Amino acid sequence: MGGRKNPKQPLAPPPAAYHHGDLREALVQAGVAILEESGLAALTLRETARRVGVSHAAPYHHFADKEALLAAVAARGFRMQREEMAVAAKRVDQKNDELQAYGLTYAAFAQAHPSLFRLMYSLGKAKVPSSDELNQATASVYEGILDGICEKTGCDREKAQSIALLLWSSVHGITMLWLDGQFDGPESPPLDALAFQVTEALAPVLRRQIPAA
Amino acid sequence: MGGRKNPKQPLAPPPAAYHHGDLREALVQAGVAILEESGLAALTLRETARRVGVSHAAPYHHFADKEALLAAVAARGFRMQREEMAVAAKRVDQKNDELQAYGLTYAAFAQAHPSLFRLMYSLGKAKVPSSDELNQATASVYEGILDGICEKTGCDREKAQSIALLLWSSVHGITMLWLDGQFDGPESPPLDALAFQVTEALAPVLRRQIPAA
DNA sequence: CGGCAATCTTTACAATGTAAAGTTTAGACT
DNA sequence: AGTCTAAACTTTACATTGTAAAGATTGCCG
Repeated sequence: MGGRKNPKQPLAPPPAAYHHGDLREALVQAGVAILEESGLAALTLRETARRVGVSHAAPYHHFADKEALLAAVAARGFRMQREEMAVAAKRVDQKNDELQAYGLTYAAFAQAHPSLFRLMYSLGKAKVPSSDELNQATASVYEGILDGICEKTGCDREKAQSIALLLWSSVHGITMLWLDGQFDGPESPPLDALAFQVTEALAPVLRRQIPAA
Repeated sequence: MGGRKNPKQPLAPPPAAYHHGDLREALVQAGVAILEESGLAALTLRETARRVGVSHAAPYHHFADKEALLAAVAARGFRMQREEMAVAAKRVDQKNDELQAYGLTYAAFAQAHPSLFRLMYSLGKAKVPSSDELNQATASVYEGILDGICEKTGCDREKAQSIALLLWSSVHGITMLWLDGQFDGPESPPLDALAFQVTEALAPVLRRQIPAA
């Protein structure tokens, strides 16, 4: 035990050699995982590095700073939401309004990934000007809704924009307020119910703007 | 110069003696000021202490931890918003719908105090269970809206609740999305315009629920 | 096979939140 | 008055974080 350790042969299993397969991707995934498990406060640069088994300075070779990592995680979140919404759009429950289905899916995603959702929308689109990834991902959700509305209702872009704005803000608002515990109390209604109520009340307005539905 | 210093007479002007008049209040005010000037990231325990001229550990005699201070600042924000909304409710522009006026005032407050607003609603109502101050302040804004609706439209509490929910979520949503830079781009519409558009589109629904207006 | 650039590690530093122990003050009780 | 006590505040200390700088290791290209 007295000899000095052999530098050529590390004792413990060196997690994955020097060059990680794709550290950037691993960090983003770890970031999402931490977020889901322990919330935003636990999502620290050093903790993510720890998770993937690299030194705490390693991330700096893939992200300019912490915010850049957060932006990448947020972008991943947007992609996830976009996919879920696209899936939901295809199997619209005929009993429900298509627009309502969008809203409910939106809320459901937020409920399933609260911390991720909050990060996504609290990061600020223009906060990270260099990160085109985020900017593009951000727009994609809204664009998806817009495209869906255009396609399903067949109205022009301008009308669709107006509809989408109202729908989006209502659902986003109710979701945020719910996430922030604004409805906690003796009643504590589930988010589903609230989102349903809001989109239901909204239905006449939305339909009134659609020329032939 | 060789003598030891006289303990009874501190050399520099001891900023304000030992016992601050009302340190707690001073800290909250400083917190709001920092928030408005430099944003949430700059709102640190030590910085607030520095601002009021006390040691960095002094706040712990008035707040359990940083979150407690933030909660107090948020509560102050809620009180501010509540007052602004109450004032706005009294001088409703007759050309506008009363409900719309509420929405626009809500958005205007957020635009005037972006960081404070975000803190208020991102802190979570139940996050600080001990802080009754926050819980009470939180409810007060919504209750104010509700009372206003009841009074102005004369409909029962349940209907009013439904109206308030739709109005609140829409305006809160559009405000949050705007604050988070979701509309930044070549167009970049001002929040006023967006809030107006949303509340305008909402008007028919809201009126439809009012029995005799 | 030599060297270079990218990747990763080590070391270091300032700032933060928080705990523990000391110091000063205001006011209550003889 | 004078003394005691608890609250308000300070000092010191420590772990954790983000970040910078410099060194080590690797794959690859000639």
